[in-house]
Amino acid sequence: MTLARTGGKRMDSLREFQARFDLSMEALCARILDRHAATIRVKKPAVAVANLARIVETTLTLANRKGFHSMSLRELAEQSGLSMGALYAYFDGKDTLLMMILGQVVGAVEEVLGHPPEDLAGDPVGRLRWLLAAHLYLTETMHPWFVFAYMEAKAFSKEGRDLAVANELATERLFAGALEDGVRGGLFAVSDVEMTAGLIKPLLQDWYVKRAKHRKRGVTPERYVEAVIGFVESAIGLGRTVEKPTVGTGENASAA
Amino acid sequence: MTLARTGGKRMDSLREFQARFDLSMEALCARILDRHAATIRVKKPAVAVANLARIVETTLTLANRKGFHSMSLRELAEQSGLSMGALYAYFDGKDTLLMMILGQVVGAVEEVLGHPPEDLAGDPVGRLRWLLAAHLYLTETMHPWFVFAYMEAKAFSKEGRDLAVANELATERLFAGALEDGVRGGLFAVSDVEMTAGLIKPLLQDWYVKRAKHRKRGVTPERYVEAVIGFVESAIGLGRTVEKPTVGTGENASAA
DNA sequence: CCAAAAAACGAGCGAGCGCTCGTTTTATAC
DNA sequence: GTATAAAACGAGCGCTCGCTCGTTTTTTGG
Repeated sequence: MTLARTGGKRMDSLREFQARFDLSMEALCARILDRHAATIRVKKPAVAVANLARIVETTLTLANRKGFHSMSLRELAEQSGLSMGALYAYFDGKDTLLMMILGQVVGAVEEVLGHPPEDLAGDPVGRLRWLLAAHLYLTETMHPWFVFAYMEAKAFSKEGRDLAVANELATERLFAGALEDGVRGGLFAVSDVEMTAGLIKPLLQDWYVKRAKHRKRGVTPERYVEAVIGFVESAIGLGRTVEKPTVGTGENASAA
Repeated sequence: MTLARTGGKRMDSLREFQARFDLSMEALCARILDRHAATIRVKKPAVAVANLARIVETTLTLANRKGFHSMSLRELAEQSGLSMGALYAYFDGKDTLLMMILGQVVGAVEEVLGHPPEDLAGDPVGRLRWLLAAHLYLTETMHPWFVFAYMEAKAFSKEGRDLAVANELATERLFAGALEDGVRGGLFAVSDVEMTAGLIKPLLQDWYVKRAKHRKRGVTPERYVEAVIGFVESAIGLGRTVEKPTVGTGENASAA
């Protein structure tokens, strides 16, 4: 039961996804360092990345527990093991810290979802599945980052909010693109592509926004991916008899 | 095209919903006054309700713009036209103000969704449609209240969070109940009722969480209800040929 | 081993917070 | 018209916030 492919290799599980994309805290903080080299006053990259990791890790924990605004920098200093002054060698204000994290979330989305494997270019069913699975595994891997970006959105500056909205719409466009291709090829029965794409998004977001609930029910990422794929494909007319017969791709969904 | 019934009267539009349920600011604040009569020091109900309305209205506006914690009581006093001291005649602390609003949201959900029209008791399709429509019209009518409850959830006290979680699960149980009945009657093809109910919830929540996006696209509440009903019914095997033929109810969905 | 550079430290600052309470204003009753 | 109760007022309290900066500690290179 192949869910989606990425560059010739299958992506059937969270483990395979994580093997393909390095989304470790160190890798992500290294990119934050690149992006904000101008404001970070610490010279040695190894030191900077290590401390950024502690700062970001602690920030995500505290902010996701009580909200970014309610988290004080004194608390961040204490929990992260750094001093107030040391923190200000890594950012020039609380808002910058927030934008560092948001920027990396947006960057990861673009990097992962922006380039689906080329061999799925002519395969709308496979591409849709790949997008659903990749989105879910991405948010699972960077769970606290996405919860942070989602919940603190209203606290963003104008540029931050615009960035978040643009990113969300871009993701929806990817879904809509796969749907359009499928409709054109007679694979999907969708009357309003934009609306349908807009309904898919919250299904995926629910995984990380309400992850505690799903976990309590014993639902794994893999099972949730399958449920969403089954639900969506049923809704758009796949997985059962459709007016126009399926062509080419084979590999239909099984269950919801 | 009847979407849902409530006590013999149809509920095809937001207008009809609002005619059946009094969810005006005054009615809601009157119930808040009842609930918190012990802590509110203002004696005359007319005065108390009028000022509560100003307080709640302003709180929802400010909190939904910048977050409840970032909103100061001085700002609330200024914007609502009351003084700092006057505010404390209506609540004994900022947290109590938050719980007043949350409590009324939970109360409204129970009141509206808790008692579906009796003539839908034996009609899973109609009851599911009624639940979807009622949920959406409820959140549309009390939009800022629901955004507040959703976004400030993590700022709640333990009892507040437990209340919110219990409320969410109760709502999902209503969906699951209709789904179970439909599966038992051979109307729906659903392999995991609990999971499916869990996927319906975020579709409805997206309406109020991202309402600005939907509004910008020109989507009305009525159109969104229809889209969700169509999407869900397709996903659970209604609206097209199913293994077991539909019995009794008639009235199938039309489009997504 | 030691000076210079890099990094970390943490008390202290002004501002703004939630909240209080002595006072003033407004509504009510005879 | 005035005495009393009800409601509103808003300066001020103690506290914590984001942020700064003079100082101390650690790392580096010859």
